[in-house]
Amino acid sequence: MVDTSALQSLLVYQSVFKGMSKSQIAWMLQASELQDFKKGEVLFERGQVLSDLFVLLTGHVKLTIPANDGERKVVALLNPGDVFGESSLVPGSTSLVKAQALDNGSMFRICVKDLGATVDRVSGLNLWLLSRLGIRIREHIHDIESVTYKSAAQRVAEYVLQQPRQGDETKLKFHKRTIASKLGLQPETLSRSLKQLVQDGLISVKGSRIKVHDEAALRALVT
Amino acid sequence: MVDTSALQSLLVYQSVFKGMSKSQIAWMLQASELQDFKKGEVLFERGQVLSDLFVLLTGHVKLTIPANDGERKVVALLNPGDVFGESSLVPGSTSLVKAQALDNGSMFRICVKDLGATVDRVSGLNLWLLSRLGIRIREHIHDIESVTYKSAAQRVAEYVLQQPRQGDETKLKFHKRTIASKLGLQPETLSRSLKQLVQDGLISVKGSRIKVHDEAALRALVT
DNA sequence: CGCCTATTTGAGCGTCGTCAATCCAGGTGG
DNA sequence: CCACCTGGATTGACGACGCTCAAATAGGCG
Repeated sequence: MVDTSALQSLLVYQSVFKGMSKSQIAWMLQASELQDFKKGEVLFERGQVLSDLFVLLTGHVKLTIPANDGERKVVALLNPGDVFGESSLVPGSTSLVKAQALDNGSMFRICVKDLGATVDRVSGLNLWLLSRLGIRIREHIHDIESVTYKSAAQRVAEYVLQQPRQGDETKLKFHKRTIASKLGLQPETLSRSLKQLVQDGLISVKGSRIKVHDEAALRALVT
Repeated sequence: MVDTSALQSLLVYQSVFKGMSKSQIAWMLQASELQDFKKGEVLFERGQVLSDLFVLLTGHVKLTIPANDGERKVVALLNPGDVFGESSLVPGSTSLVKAQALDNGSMFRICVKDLGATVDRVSGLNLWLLSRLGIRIREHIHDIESVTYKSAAQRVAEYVLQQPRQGDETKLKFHKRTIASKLGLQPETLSRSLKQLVQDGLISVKGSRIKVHDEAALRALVT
């Protein structure tokens, strides 16, 4: 009988470490610490000195800039394969964001003190890490463009479009207030923007289920 | 007689590659291509496939999201030591930004195809690059927070504060329209915000010269 | 000295944020 | 399995901040 759990793990690893061979992944497993987390768990706080770099394996994590009361701004919503805790790479810095799990999930922790050695041992990790950080930078640049120069409805349309879809239907994976914050909007404004798109016949909304009726028009709107 | 040009170069390198030894820097010089650029020169365009990673040595570079006519948004204003062209690290991607020189200056070009080998040869380059990319991410996160949750006057005050000062005086290194765009403002709004700060007695402005009169009040304003 | 561009100033408007009340859904416990 | 209940979502009214358009002024470079 096959060990299904190990098999599943391998599939997860291969999709996360796209482009790395099985032996490279094996090295990776030896070189870093696997850690599970529970929904709602705080992985680190803003202002904290980080000693590890994180690689999300399963589940979702949000990076926020916290306010005294609640959260000021959702900076990123992370998916498996994303790298975070980059402040650990910058000597003398503290994290600008708080990281909190949105689901039960798991991640790698790579101790930065050992990173040089780890990278030497795991061929390809090197370029993989650089690539993932490049991706993070690109995402933030995109967000800056979006927040600065697109209207609320445009940002919402764009968000809807980039969600994975089955047929013409999408399910919002996060609370609307979380999505709103990620888009740089108030929850009220997100609500009104969605309503606008519904009235224009581009989508329909039922709770967290969204049907895309006119993808072309949505795309046109975003441009 | 000492070769002053070589001496100057060494100083530049040491301040850019902080933490790396002279021998490491020597390897770095062998491993990458040095390129000069002229003021106004376009280093790469938005949408371009990049094959090299860049390290700014001297001068300044702006990263912008271009519009059909002129520029839509200044995403970053780079100083010596900054790394850019990170899209080269992400296979199959094209640059989100256009890079243009604001001064005469120089930079390293590191061919990404050779990056694995280069990093193997230049010990420390590895962690140095990761650190610099971490810094880029942190800067973008800061900008996102700033644009989303701070008023025009606050952003301007913050910008003034973080400029290098001699005594109580600063010189704006870039055109005000460039700074405005970096701050996510229209030039008119920057002008009015500066005027506001002047009227409140916090600073005084003469062209591109700014005198800081009440640093404590400026800092309080930003918070 | 003169042109060209950057910056400033003014007036008016629109989008989105704020505050407050109501509606709804999903999770919990009986 | 259903009713409750709490927190999320929606809707409405209103105001402010910053954008847009337009014109005047200042400043830099030939």
